[in-house]
Amino acid sequence: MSERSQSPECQNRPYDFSRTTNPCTQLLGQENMGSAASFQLPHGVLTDPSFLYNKTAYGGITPGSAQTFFPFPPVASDYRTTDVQAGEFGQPKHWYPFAAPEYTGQVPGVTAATQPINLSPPIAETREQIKIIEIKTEKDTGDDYSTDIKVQRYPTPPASAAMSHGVFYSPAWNPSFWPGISHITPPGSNNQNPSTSSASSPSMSPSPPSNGLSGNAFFSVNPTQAPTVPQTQNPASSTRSSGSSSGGCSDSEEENLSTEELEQFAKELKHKRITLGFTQADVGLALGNLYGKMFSQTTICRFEALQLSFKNMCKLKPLLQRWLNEAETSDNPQDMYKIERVFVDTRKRKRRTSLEGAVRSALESYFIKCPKPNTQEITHISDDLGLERDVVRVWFCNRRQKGKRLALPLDEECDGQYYEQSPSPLNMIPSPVPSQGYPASSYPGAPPPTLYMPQLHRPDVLKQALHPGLVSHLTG
DNA sequence: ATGCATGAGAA
DNA sequence: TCTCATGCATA
Repeated sequence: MSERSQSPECQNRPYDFSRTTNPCTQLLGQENMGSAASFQLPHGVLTDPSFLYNKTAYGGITPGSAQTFFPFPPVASDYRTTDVQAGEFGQPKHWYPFAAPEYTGQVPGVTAATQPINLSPPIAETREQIKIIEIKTEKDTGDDYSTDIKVQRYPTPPASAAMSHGVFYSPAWNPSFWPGISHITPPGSNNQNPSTSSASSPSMSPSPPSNGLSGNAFFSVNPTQAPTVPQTQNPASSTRSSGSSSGGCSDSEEENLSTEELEQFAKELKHKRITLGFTQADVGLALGNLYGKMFSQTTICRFEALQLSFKNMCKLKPLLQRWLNEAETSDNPQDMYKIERVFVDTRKRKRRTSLEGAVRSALESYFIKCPKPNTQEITHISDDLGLERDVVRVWFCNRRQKGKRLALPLDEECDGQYYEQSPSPLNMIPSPVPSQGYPASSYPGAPPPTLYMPQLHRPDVLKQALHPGLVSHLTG
């Protein structure tokens, strides 16, 4: 799709902003319409953003706009002057001054190990022996971004470990990897060996490194060499039932997973993980040992919380399933993360922007109006709120992504629509958007949902998760 | 647990 | 420029 000069999502607005009329643009044009009155909402549209978010009106957006509804509000000036904003976004900044070729240590999730996590007994025990050397150049030295150089070392794994000189270097990750691991034992299809759970009891001290299983399996650097699981090359395609890439797991046999299976597995994973004394970060690291592809605590967390797209859930499930199996059957589960690794990250990462509540609210308001602002609109918003364009752009990207997570399939009339075009509140015309496709097959009455919809997002639970105002609006 | 960010791939 | 997968940093 070629670029949309005007955000299409904002076109079917109730208001006839002849755009020429990208409602958004239109709205943007009304910028300093402190006279909120200028913007008339159709019927039953909220008049105050605070309704949506169940917040008390925040200073900037309300005064005159109290009845105006967050039309690309007069928020602007109010925030523009805030210290934080001014200081943070005064001028455009650039990061990653230098290329990141040497970011060889680009092992996703690698730094997870440095996160302050609550170590569970067994893990902590082992970790006492772990040396983590972290060198970080001062943040804010020179500019706002930091250059991080992290060197992490872990106990050298058993000799058998296929680690050369203790440098853990995950092989380049590429999509084709998944097909390779797709053979991974499907849920419950094999070595689930509960009887061994005792060996990995959280309270038990690590047993001496031993059995080849854990040794080899846990330290295989090359995923393709991971011997633990028979390479039952399962031509994903052959068993593929759901067919089309409509959102199923196109590359894995796991494609057959149903919502329920995933939910159940997520629960099981979490439960057993905790029981075994592993933290989410541990699991992420362990996956690196097992497959050469690490994951961060964040990802594991989101998996457990079912906050990933269905497709992604399907993709990760086999890995986690396998990890779980290994962890349960291993005599020294600690080995699963015990590796030595040197990680040098020379990237400069933009310092995280912390948007103050009022600004977020304002952005939310804009989002409601136009979830996909075009360049101009973004510029306007950024100017209005005194934020960097990129910050605004990224915010919208993340917001949309988040929306897909929060979107609920309960009311097709509302959800997908709302998040894809944020129309519901504005009576927008629904438009099926595939996005992170959730297999319709596995979710009966659901429309073409865009994301995995765990119980967490079920109607009942949803109302607690979403802003009351918004929920009532959506459902009402 | 989650907000903001990065980067690959696609459109 | 967007989506999507993913992660760092932080609440």
